Amino acid sequence: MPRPSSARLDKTGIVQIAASLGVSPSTVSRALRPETSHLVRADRRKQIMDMAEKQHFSPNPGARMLRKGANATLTVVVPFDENIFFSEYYGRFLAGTLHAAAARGWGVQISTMRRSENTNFREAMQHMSLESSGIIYLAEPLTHQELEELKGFRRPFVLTKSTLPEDVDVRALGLPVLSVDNLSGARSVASLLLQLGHRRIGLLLGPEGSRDAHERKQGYLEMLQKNGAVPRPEWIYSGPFNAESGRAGIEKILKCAERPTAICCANDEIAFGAMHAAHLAGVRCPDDISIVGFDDGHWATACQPALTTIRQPLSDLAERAVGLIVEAANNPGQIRRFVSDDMPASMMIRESTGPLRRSE
Amino acid sequence: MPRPSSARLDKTGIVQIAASLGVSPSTVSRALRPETSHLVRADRRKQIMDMAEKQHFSPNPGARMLRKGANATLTVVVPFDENIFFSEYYGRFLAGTLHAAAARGWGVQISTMRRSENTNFREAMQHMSLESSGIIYLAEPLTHQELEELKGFRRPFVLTKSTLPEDVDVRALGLPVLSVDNLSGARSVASLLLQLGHRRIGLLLGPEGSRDAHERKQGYLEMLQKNGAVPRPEWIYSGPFNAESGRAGIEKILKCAERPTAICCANDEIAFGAMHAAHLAGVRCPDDISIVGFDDGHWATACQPALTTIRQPLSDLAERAVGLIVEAANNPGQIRRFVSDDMPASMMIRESTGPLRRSE
DNA sequence: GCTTGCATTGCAAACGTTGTCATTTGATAC
DNA sequence: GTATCAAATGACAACGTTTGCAATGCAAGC
Repeated sequence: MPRPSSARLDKTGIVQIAASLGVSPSTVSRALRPETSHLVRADRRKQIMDMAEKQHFSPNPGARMLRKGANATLTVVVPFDENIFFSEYYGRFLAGTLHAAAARGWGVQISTMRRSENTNFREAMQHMSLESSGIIYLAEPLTHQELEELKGFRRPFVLTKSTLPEDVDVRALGLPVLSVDNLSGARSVASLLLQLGHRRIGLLLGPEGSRDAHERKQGYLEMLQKNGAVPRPEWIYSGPFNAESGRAGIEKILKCAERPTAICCANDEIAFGAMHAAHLAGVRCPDDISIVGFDDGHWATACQPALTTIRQPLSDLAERAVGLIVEAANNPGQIRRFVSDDMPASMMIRESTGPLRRSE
Repeated sequence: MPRPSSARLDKTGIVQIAASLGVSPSTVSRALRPETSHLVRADRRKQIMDMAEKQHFSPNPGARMLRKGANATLTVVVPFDENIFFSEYYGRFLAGTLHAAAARGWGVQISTMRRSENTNFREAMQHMSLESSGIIYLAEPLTHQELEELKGFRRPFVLTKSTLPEDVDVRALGLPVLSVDNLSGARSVASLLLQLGHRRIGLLLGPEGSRDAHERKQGYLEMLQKNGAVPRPEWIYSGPFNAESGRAGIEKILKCAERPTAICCANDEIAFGAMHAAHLAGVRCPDDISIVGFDDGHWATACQPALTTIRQPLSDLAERAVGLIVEAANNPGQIRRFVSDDMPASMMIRESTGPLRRSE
């Protein structure tokens, strides 16, 4: 039996409720919204709410949004990765975003973006911004061409410096970029090792192509060079940001005739791997070797020994990103081509670093 | 709220663009949407797109939503917690949700929900569902009263069993509930220990009030009792789901005159804490004591020794949750009061369990 | 009885976009 | 030149809610 064309009785709107009670839609609308419900006589209000309940009414989000103007939602674009939430960076940044957005009454939408496919970047961004008022881009590194495309993008958005190619000058870029000061973070922790007396310092660096890895490397090298502690080439290892890379790196370094007495790692996971492999090899930390990480990951205090590392102000970063989006959304037209200062990272000195032993 | 009627000439809509080019809004709409842009002559399309670019046009999401019907977005409600993403449960579930939603062309919105305040639960849910087509509730445990309220809730939603009070019968509840089979997971891992010859088995249980903790406890006890291996009271410890709790628990247990030879933990973090404290106390795992966890957390394979544990099918769970929401959104009216079967968990046998030593 | 003021309700106009027509345009074939 | 047909465009009506304004009813004050 084809359904009678008149049907769709199940479509409950404010109008149906009004009709079934013999009142006007206006009254129903007023009764149902807390801000205006005082305008409706108490008994009628109850009547309406009961009927809404009975008819399983729920307001049409689109209509309300249209009527009220903007939607208080921003989109965070993250890489498509099974383990995305477990990374200190994304996990803490996202939590910060949720927090900051909630404080402003905003919602957060999380979208993944795969860059491998040959999808049009511009269109993908357009599509994402369609249902929200702004974008925080945290996904995979952008190409120069995509950055150019982004200059013409007219919805509020924010990048993090981590998504930029190494050779891009942030100040000259003219896009809203937020960042953590990798350079001085790396310098300060290298400086700590120097102060502890270490001169033979190895480096377990991150992957090629990562701007974060590059800047941390710069920071380490710069500080070491300035103090005449240039690491030997065989003390330097590059690999992905994971524990396995740390293991491989330290194993290679421990084979050297002359070993370093301290190691700077490009992030905590590398440091964990290194610490673990060193332990297995009978090399004690910090007695035989000092190790520093970067990120202050979730397990930095839980591991043995607790890791000396750099804490990135990710919740501040998130707070700022959300603030920029909300501001831009509230002042359309005058989009600020904002270039942020680096936000300072702080050193967390724990147990994995110690003074150089006298015998060395 | 009276909007600033004076200014806002810059309010670019499809209509303004049409006007400035002397074409009709329909044409602009068609030109701007990829699906229909082929209907517009190429040169005109370019003209329109350029103008849209120049005027910083971006489509009004509300209007589109209203016109098109539903919006393909679902909301995941999680507890308000700084470290939310680092928990294996939420991290993997959310990643699974993102994956499953993306596969269907849906977006995912993540909302936090604090239960401590005396906010009206119903209203909070209502508010959340306002901007999306369905809700997956993963936040803090619900009260009986809230469950009752939920029965009248007419937007698509799904709960997980973890959010229910211990004494609620899922089958009788009549709400869409998804769950992992804690019971048989716990049974299987207890059974493994028994097969390895262990009879003196301790329990490091989770917090009171957590349904997951309760069910795992049930599973452990049931299997042990059935095999005449009832644990002594002093071998049982309850605490929060974290490593500290595991440390405290094992320390208490190690003080007993007669020590157990194996320990079942309510989750991985507790197991980590226990393993760590045992190590510090000179008790070797698995030689002196076997330890099993629950969750197959991110570090279960990274720790030393690798942890024998139960892997929850969280991505399957997420996939199913998203599937139910999407289905419900596509078939409004016929909301299924769906009660899921438990989804089976699988045992991951690693290095933290070993056979009972002969001397024992 | 008439005004005044207040509480309550209805009317109708938006909000910006999209899809369904109907209409125009342009090209091709006769 | 006209008929034919497809492509391109325009006119217009929704979509469901909110809100300014007007209308009504009611009670109190004169």
